[in-house]
Order: sequence, then structure tokens, then C-alpha cells
Amino acid sequence: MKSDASPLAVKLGTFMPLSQGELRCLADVQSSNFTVLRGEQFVHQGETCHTTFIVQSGWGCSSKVLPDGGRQIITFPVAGDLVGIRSILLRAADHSVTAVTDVVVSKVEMPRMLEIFKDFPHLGTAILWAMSRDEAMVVEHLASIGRRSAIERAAHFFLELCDRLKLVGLVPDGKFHCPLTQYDLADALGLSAIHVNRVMRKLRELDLLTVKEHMVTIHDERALKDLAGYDNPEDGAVLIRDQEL
Amino acid sequence: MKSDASPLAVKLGTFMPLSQGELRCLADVQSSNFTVLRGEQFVHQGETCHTTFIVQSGWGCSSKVLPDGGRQIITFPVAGDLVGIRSILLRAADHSVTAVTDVVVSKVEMPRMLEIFKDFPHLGTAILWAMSRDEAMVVEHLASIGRRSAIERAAHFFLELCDRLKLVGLVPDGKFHCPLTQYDLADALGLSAIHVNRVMRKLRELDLLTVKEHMVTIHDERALKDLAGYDNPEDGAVLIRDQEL
DNA sequence: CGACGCTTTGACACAACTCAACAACCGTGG
DNA sequence: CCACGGTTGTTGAGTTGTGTCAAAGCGTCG
Repeated sequence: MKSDASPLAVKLGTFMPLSQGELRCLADVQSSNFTVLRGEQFVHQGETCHTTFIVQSGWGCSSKVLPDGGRQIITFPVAGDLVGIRSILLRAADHSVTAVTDVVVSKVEMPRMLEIFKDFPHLGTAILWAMSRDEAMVVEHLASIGRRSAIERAAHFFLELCDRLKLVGLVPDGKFHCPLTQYDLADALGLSAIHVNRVMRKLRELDLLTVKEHMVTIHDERALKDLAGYDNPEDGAVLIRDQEL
Repeated sequence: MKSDASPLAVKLGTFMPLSQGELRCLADVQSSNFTVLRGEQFVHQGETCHTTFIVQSGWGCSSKVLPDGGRQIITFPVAGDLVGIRSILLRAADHSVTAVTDVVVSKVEMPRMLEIFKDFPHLGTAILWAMSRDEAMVVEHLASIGRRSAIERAAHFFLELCDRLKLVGLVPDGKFHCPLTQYDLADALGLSAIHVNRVMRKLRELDLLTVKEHMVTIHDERALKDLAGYDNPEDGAVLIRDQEL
């Protein structure tokens, strides 16, 4: 793994080796970046969006706004994540994406994406794998909100987040930066912000996890996983071996 | 639309015209069916599954079992739905699929599926569209459980179900058959079965919807949609025009 | 006939929401 | 420099939606 590889290349490379040509293709497609400022929205629910964004750095927030004004956050895209790729075949995006912090992204238009799938099928498979993995996480999120208690949801959320950040090297010393407010967490977990606060206090009192100045520290991973009912994603989300394709 | 077309062909045909060759390919892949008996499981969470099933008739139940024994139902596959296609690139299925009624399915192994994508790219796109649409429904389901009240969830669920069944011609006279028990509904909506019963009574008392002998009748669609905060899926899930590809 | 699965109802408990208030922190502008 | 409003975090008190437990009714099927 080269130190100057993009987060997406690092992530895909974790699961299948990438050739020089494929790495060049990835580098090429991410050669021009731009910054979305904190708070700005760059995918708009209900509007046409035949563009995918590759997150280079920063945190996004993919959410769905209900007619009554409620907001449900689907996921928080971070470095290495593909954003909006599901909407490529739909007439309109079914969700919005906003920048939680300043976010650096690369833009990939649909024709270019289709080219990649055609010219680099192996790389295309890796991208499909990442998409399948993302969808599996949405399903897990669904199960979490539907069937776990508030504290279990919170525990599960941070464990999954930690694993995602590890994939792209953002958990250097066992703790990680997390710019989310308790309001963001509330809309992700299907709770009220006030209840999130109480739950976080509980996790702190149980010596499982603390958040201080937007740094998350997991103190007792084993106990936290037991509380959350957390399965290692490796158990399920691993790409099948090449020869099986 | 030919009367003997498979539900999948009907569904895909609703959104893009299919050529004779494509229809033949679809017919060919669905030429051998078999029945899964009521209650039997045909995709097993945690096990390898490089097979997709196309539902011909009957109702399935795609669910995820949590470590604590809780069950969250993701969706109920019906005629024309593809089952397990997400797991094709993952080492193990992240969910289980069970037959709610006897289900007739066609089995498509991964290599065959990849062939279709290669030989009939236009058809492949239609399949990808169906997958995107399914994922959008999972996202909507997530928002529903996270941010809607019990009665709104139930209302939304039946409206979406109705639209899905209409797509394959299973809502002939404004009402439709639904073999689900209140336990099934509970696990889908993230509620207890007892509360589902209370909510269904409420919907009946409001003259919005009744279920009698597994037939669902919507009495006041407008009011039900207002209650649920329901957007027509056509607004978002329509396939882009061919020339845009 | 009895056993079983599903629905329905009531009484009660509790998890999570709402409202209200305050503290800490921030950037901004006077 | 400090005053200020806005955002975020924290806590308490009271309410409510939903879960749990228990029991009965009612089909169906063996």
C-alpha cells in the first residue's frame, strides 16, 4: 500500500490487490478535487443526480427528509466512500448529502463510471463489492433501529464507525475524531438529541466509551461489542476470492 | 405486455421496453422453477450464497436475526422480485430469506447472471435499476422506522406494498391479498405484535384501511397517504431514459 | 374432540419524548 | 477588550407511546 494512495484505493486494496493500471485509473479519476464547505449540500433529494462523488477527506451526511420535516440520517460518508452511486440509474436522488465538515471530493460523471466498468471489470467488481458492503450496512442500520434499544444502537453505531474509519487508516491510536453533534447522532439513531445525551452519559458511566472534544475513545471493546450485539463485518462483508468470479 | 410474461418481465417492462431477445433471455433463465414450501428457509444468513432467486409467485420474507434473538424483516419479496442478489459479491449472506407462503422461484447462479450482464447489457441495466429501486425502498424503510410513529409506519408499509404489488398486477380490484401475520408485520415495522394489533384497529376505526381474511382494502387512499407522509415512488424511482445512458 | 396458531383485549411498566432551564463554548462585532 | 447571540451539551420533571404480561376468543387441522 503506497502512502500516497487515495483512501478509496486503500479501501479497495484491503480486499483485493489492484494492478498498476487499476491504480492509475483510480488516481486519474480522482485527479481533480474540490472542496464542499461545511454545511453545504451537494446531493439534493428529489433532484436528478447522475454523478458520483468520491470522498477524499472530511465527513458528509447522507440523509432523507420526511414530509413532516423529520430527518433520518442514512450514513456518514467519510474518506474512501462513494456517494450517490445508487441514484445513478434513478431519475432523482432519494436522499440528500450534506457536508458535516469541509469535505474534499472528486466528481465522477455517469459515463465515466460506465467506462470504468467496461475497461476495468476487475476494478468494477471491487466497486460493486463496496456498494454491496454499503448496502449491507444500511440493512444492519435498519435492524439496529428496529430492534435494538437506544444504548445498544449507540454502541453499535460507534463500533461500526470505528471499523469503517480503520479501513482507511483514520483510527491511528485506538481513538478517532468524530465531528458529529448529538443532534446528528439523534437523527442517525432514530432518537431525540436529549436522549442521545443521556445514552452517551450511560456509556461513559459504564466505562465503555467516552467522547471528549470530538475524540471518541473506546475503553472496553469486548464489553461494548457484547452490549451492542456486534458482529465483525469481516465475517460477512469479505469479497469472495478472485477465482470464484 | 404478453399475458404469459413472467412477473419480472412485466415489472422490468413497465420501465423500459424489452426486445424479443431480452424477453427470450428472461424466459430462458426462468424456464426451470421449483417450489419452496411455506416456512422453509432458502437463503441462510451467514452462509455463502452466490445464487439469486427470481420469485414467480408467493411471498417470501427477507430478515436479519440479531445476536439477542430479535428479528428484523427487511422486505417481503413477491412475484417479480430478485432475492439475494446483493450477497453475490459477499462471502456470506447478510440476511435470511424464508417462504411465508409456498413460493415458486427460479434459481440463477452467479456465472449465469454475469453472462446476462455481458450479453444483454440493456437488460443488465434494467436489473441494476430494479436493484437500485430495492435499495431505495430499504432506505425509505429505515426512515420509516427511525422517524415515523407506529401508525404512520403501518400506513406507509401498506401503501408501499400496494404499489409494489400493482407493478406485477396483483391488485386487480383495489384490494390485495396479504398472507402476513401480525407477528410478521411487527418484525417488519420494529414494533411488538400486540401493538401492531392496536395500530391496525386504529386504522380500521379511522376508516382508512381494513384487513379481513388476509385481504387488505384501502378505503381512503388520500387520507392514508397524508397520514403516512407517502411520496409516490414514481417521483424518484423511475428509470432514466435510454438515451441518457 | 383437543391442540395449535393467530387475533384481540385489558392492566401495567418502562423506555423514550417533550418541555424548560442552564452552562459552556464559539465567533462576531461594538 | 468585553458583550452578545448562536450552537452545543447537560440535567430535571412530567408525559406518552410502546412494550410486557396475562388471558380469552376463535378459527383450523389433525
